[in-house]
Amino acid sequence: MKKEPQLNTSSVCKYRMNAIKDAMEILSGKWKFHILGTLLQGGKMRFMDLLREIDGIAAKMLSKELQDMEINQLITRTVLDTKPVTVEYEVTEYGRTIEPVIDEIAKWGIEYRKSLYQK
Amino acid sequence: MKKEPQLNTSSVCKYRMNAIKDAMEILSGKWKFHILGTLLQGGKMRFMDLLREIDGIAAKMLSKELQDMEINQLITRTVLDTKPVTVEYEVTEYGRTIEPVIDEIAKWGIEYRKSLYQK
DNA sequence: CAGGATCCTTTACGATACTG
DNA sequence: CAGTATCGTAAAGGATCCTG
Repeated sequence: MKKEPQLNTSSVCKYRMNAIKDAMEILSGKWKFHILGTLLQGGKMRFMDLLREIDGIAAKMLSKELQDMEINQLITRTVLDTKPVTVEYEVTEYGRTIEPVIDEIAKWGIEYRKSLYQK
Repeated sequence: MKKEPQLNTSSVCKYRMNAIKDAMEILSGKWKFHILGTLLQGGKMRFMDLLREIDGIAAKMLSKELQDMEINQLITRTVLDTKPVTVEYEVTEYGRTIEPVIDEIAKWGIEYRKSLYQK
C-alpha cells in the first residue's frame, strides 16, 4: 500500500501566512480600514470631517489611529497656519496601495449586508 | 463663475463605509484572517494542526476565534467519534467568499515585507 | 478647530494549569 | 486530543473637561 505523498502545508505557505500576519500588524483594529476608506474617497480631510464621517468612532480613538497611520506612512498630516489651526489628513501614495484590499472588504461587506436581510 | 457641483461625500458613500464597518465587525481581531487563510489552504484541519500552523496564537484565542467564526457560519466544526475525540474545522462555502479579501491582504503583505528590506 | 489629560469600564489578548 | 478555567496585562472605548 502506497503512502500518500505528504503535501507539506506547514512550510509551503508559511511565507504567505507571515505576510498576512505582518499586514495585520499594520492594519488591524476596528477602524483602520474604515478611516483609510473614508480618506481615500474624501481626499484631503480635517479631523472634524473624519469624526463626523466615521460613525461611532470617539475622538480619542481617531486621534490615536491617525497617529499610527502617520507613523506607518499611510497618511500625511499637514498643519495649516490659520486661526484656529486647520489640520489636513491625506492618504499617501503608499497608503493608496491598500485600496484594493479595502475594495475587496467593501465588496464583501455589501454582500454580507444583503445576506443579513435575506434571512 | 460657476460653483463646483458639490460632491456630497457624506451620503454618497455611507453605504460603502457601513459595509466596511459591518465586515470588520465580523473579521476584526488579530487572528481571523490568519486562521481563515490557513484553513482555506489546508482544507480540513484539526485544532492542534491550526495551533501548530498559526505562529504565536494561544489555545484560548484560537478556541475563541473558531467559535466566533462558527457562529458566523464561516467555518464548520465536526466532532468525530474517536478516542480521544477528533475535531475537524473547515471553511464553509460562505467562508470561501472571503478568499479574495485574504488574497489582497496577502498580496499587500508580501509587498510590505519587501519594502521593509529595501529600507 | 484639533486635539491632549484624566478617569473609568469593558474587551482583547496571553501564559499557565487543568479536565473529559 | 481538544479544549476550559483562572489569572493577569494591555488595549479599546466612552465621558468630561481642558488648552493653544
